[in-house]
Amino acid sequence: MSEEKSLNFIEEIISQDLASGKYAQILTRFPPEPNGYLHIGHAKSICLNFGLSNHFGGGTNLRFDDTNPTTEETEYVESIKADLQWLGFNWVKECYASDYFDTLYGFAVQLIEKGLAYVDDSSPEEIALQKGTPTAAGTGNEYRNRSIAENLELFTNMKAGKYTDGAKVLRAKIDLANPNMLLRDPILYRIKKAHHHRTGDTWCIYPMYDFAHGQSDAIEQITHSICTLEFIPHRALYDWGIENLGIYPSKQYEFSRLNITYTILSKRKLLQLVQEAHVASWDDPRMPTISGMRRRGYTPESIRDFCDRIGIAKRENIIDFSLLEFCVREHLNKIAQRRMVVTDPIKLVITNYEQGEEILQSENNPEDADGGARAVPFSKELWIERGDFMEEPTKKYFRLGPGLMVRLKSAYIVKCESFEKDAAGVVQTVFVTYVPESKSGSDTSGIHVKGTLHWVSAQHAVPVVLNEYDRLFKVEDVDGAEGDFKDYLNDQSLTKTNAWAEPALVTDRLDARFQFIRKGYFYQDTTSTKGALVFNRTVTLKDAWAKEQKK
RNA sequence: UGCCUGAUAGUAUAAUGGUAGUACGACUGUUUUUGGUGCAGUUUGUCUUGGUUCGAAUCCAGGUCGGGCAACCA
Repeated sequence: MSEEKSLNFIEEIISQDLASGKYAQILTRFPPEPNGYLHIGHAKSICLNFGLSNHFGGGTNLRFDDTNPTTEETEYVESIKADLQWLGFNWVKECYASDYFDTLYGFAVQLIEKGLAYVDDSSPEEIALQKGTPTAAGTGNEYRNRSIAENLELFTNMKAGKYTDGAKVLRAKIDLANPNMLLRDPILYRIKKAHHHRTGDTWCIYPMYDFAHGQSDAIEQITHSICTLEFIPHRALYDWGIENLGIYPSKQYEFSRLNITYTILSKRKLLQLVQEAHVASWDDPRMPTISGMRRRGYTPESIRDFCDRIGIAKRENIIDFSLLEFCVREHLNKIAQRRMVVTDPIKLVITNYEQGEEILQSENNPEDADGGARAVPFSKELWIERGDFMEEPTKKYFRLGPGLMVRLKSAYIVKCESFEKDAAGVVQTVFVTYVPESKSGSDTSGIHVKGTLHWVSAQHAVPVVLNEYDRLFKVEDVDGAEGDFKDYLNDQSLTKTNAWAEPALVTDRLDARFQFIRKGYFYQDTTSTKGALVFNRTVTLKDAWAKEQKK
């Protein structure tokens, strides 16, 4: 524990609990429902729960909250486990709420026997009506007065499959007039004759969240059960269950969920993007899912760093997307291999370069002294970026233009002598002369230039495809915007570009992190092959020139 | 017109009755063979009205504004 770093309110509670001897060690849990892929919002919760037990000593269970068979699938279970491992966290136990179905059923019987639960034959509509409104008390019905014996028999029959879906529910008998709507005789069990991904057709009644979550926490003896703010009203029910069942007193604490500008973090909406093909898949690199971010090139370190920086509190928040970008740049800058790639090429001819070609050395990473260097072929004809030449340079333009000098990265200083246009008036070729004594590493020319350009040797260049991603949505606060969130999708969120790359990329490791100099950080896509290289742009570099131009 | 929550720079997050600090952003300057990186600096804040106190972001009372709650979802 670092002394300077202040504790968030949950860490504060835990240190007190530990100091007072209330617990010898803590046990937290991460409880996803396996009905979708994990996203960066889950990462916040994961880093919190696992971070807490790492920090204070204890453990974290992975528990699948699989009480609704109609939405849950094994595919999701597997993806969740893979994402968790990739993020770098190890759980103490892999648990499933469905493992506790027998126990939970027993709990329900106990409540019936205590006169605290009853079977209700009403329809969903009737129950909703009888619940009243926030300002008007609910009304009971005749089923509420059923005898314990009758409830026991009916509940047994529910389990035995004697009724159709929706015909009956088991309800807690609490208080129809409670100002907290959740305490107005909440439903504990419903009938669903659906196939469960783990228990198959063993059950046809399934517990509701409120009769599974706290109970599962208690069974596992979770000390601190941490969830998001919308569950605050559920806490009363959570405690009611523990008290009336006399089980382990886990405690629920709530923090505010993550929101990020220009993105959505709702499983329901993300599922919609996939189903309606606004994105290619759950792991589309534009998705804020862990798998999407992984494919795009985010590192686990950068995601953990992000979660660390955003903090834990109880107020609603919306984090700037730029903070996420900062975190990934910060990490990638330290580890990424530098390579040169030209996307929108024009030909550069060095008129006085007579030797034809040579092999130059270029550092792999200026941030890493041990990073080594690679061989880069240089020749008389190169590709450079169209944007690095200007026919009539504006002031403060440090690149190439008639009479201007620049350095070619890891090579020589060149001076623009002339240029050539095609019939349409588009510049095709720039002619330069080079300064032989200006070679990188042994420059004796004494010439200082302001600009350095990246380039690739035309005859050695390798074709690659770049997936350049932009934000998925056009507005900052997507959830807060009027109307359908899909109306705000950015139709420019993916640009596929053909580019010329230096040959080293062909022999580089598939999983290497790259910085294409002056362009951004890139990571090989899952569809990439040796013969057809495809790179995803993780994030651009900070571009002070682009900012200058906007002024 | 009920109940539950919350309110500190643009965005987050600290200060636990005693100097309002940190990060990201923005802006300056500087370094640099990436207009990248690094370094230095500047900028902007306690929702409001009262009260308690020598002293309030913090405690109390009222108000304002935001979020949540009436799924056989979690």
